[in-house]
Amino acid sequence: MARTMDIDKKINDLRDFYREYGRMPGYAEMLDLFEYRSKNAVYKLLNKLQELDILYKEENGKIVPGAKLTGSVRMLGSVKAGFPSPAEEEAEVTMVNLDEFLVDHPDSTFMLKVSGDSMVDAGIYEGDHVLVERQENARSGDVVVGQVDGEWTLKYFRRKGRKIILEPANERYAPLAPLHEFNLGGVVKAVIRKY
Amino acid sequence: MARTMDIDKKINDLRDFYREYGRMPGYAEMLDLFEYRSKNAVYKLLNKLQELDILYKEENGKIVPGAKLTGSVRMLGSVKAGFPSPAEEEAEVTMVNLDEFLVDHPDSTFMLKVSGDSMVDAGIYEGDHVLVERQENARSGDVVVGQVDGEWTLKYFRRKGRKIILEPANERYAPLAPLHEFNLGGVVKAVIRKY
DNA sequence: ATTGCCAGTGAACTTAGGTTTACGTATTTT
DNA sequence: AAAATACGTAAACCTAAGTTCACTGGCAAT
Repeated sequence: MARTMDIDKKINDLRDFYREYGRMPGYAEMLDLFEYRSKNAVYKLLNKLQELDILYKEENGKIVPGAKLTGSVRMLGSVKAGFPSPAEEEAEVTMVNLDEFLVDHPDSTFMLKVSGDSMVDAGIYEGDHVLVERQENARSGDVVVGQVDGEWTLKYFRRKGRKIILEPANERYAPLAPLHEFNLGGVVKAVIRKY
Repeated sequence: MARTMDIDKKINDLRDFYREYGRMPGYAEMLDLFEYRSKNAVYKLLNKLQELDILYKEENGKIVPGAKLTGSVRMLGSVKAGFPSPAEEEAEVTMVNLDEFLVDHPDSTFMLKVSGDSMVDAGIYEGDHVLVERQENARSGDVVVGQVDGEWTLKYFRRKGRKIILEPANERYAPLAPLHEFNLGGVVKAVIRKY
């Protein structure tokens, strides 16, 4: 807790830089950023940061940010555990990148805004956003975006024997059974609500 | 739709590269990636991509990814609008970076996992994650993480006159009025549920 | 006091990154 | 058919990135 010189501050500076520019600073920029006068100081610092898993160097020497730099949010424990005291604030905290956290298959997932209240009892409200992954099939119980006889809706997907039923999570609506056609848009992988 | 040669494919390749490595490919890598044999071909391509707002060059020539590359999720309209037909699939789609979408102040926001069911009627379930921004004050009606007489909870924050009341969103629990002390941890800015 | 390590300076060097100029072809455009 | 445009190759060039080696002052540890 004394030998750290300011390595935590440096890590924060790097994170801020990366967040602002979408890239790591170059040697010249790090000279400024860390107030060094020798590139070699930067070089040694980078090696240290690599050992700390903050960043990595590829074979060609290119610098790649590690998860602790690309994440923008600190992951704490449960609500019951609350916030760490200021003393332990800067301890080993895991940084989370929300894209990685929420999206497994970026090329096939989409974000849609929820319209209507047919899924309120599943905790999905009008105005929420859902991350939907396009896929061919759904499993009973999945929340899906589907096109029932021409109209797109958000519902539970259920199989009853050979039939498909789209079931709302709201007593005021009745389950839907497609008459003519059903197109599965995708399966809801995450729900997001902003306040 | 003919002059585009494969520029959409190239953009996708760039997005994939950026997602995988956290940085843009260099000229040498783009030679491979796009199967060019001349750096100048890359140079001209980059200029074109800059005009399309896919990426930007800084004064020093450094290449910075634009929002369409750093986002990992395509933003569509509402659920009712459904998915675009395959024909218009690759049209002008907005890419969203979830970190930017959800987090305004990265240095002061944290992710906590919800324990307990005291907020179910607000659509916040056990196991959900909340993004909490540390701040000094809350407004009546905010969902907050607070420490009431030593114990951390997730509740609605209400002011009744000079008193503070923490109110659950679940009929089975009663509102809490702090006896000795109350510490505001932060205000919930977003709720995330993964399936 | 001496040893050793740590953090930094400074300079030399190799390899990529980024740019410019010149030229070669297809494909449109007129 | 002629001209213009789009897209690519090729080579030369300068700057920055990344590495290495040699050296210095401070601090900790015996």
